Amino acid sequence: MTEAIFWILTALAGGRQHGYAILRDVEQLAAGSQTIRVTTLYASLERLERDGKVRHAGDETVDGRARRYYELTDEGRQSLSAEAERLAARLRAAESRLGGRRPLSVKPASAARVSKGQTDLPGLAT
Amino acid sequence: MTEAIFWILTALAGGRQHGYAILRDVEQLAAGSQTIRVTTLYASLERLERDGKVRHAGDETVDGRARRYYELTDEGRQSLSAEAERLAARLRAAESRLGGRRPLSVKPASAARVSKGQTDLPGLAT
DNA sequence: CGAATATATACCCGATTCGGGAATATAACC
DNA sequence: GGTTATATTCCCGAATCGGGTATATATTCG
Repeated sequence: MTEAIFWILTALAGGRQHGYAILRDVEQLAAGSQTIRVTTLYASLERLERDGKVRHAGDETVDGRARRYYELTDEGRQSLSAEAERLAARLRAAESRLGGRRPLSVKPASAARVSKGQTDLPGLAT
Repeated sequence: MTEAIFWILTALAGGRQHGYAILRDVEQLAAGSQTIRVTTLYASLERLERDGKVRHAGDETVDGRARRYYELTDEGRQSLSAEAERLAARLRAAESRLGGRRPLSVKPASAARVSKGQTDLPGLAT
């Protein structure tokens, strides 16, 4: 899941909203860490709808300005939950590696005869 | 930061590794949640090197097979740390919204005269 | 009144990224 | 001898992101 998609789903997880409101909501939620562009938003909403994660939730005209509302489907909510879990897993992985742990050294299948230095790798375009 | 880039940086955060070992390392780290393709890996490493996040760390020939080693730069380690923080922020945001909280309702600038129903939005290609 | 700004949606199109397919090369296993 | 594992690279199409711009209306400022 891309970051743009994630923020849109998260914004909608709070309830029905129209496009522009999602934009401002994400701005607040992400607090500068990421801004979604207008073009990305509407393109993403189209894709999310196509994929059954989001659906129309009525149109309204407020002060002459037409608003199109969107809401999460059950599937959308589910995939946001799943993404949250993956996020947590990624966070744990990064923290453990950044915490100074040794890498679980990947051992070669057999005793290795190692020749260091400049070995011209085949097709190696410098 | 894309997920592929994140996993590669995390793998390298444990220490110097060559391409194929990164691949297996990520497989283990992500435990099925995501697999990086070979093509993605080498293309990403090129980009990471270009961007100063990763650098060459020598070539070796082990059992006749040429290996190209990579390691994180300080900048690379820093951007992984930064990404971990953003990950945590995203996780908190998703959890709070999924936890059933109401959205902070975004209020229109003035008293709204709302007309519900089918209002033909301009240029609305159904 | 006219200009600028905020709200709200949509189209066009280039740049980046991802990933499938395949090529190359060697060692090990059956 | 063929398959599998190791290890890197090229080609190229598909998806996504985002800048620029167009459209439309209401409000605010000079």
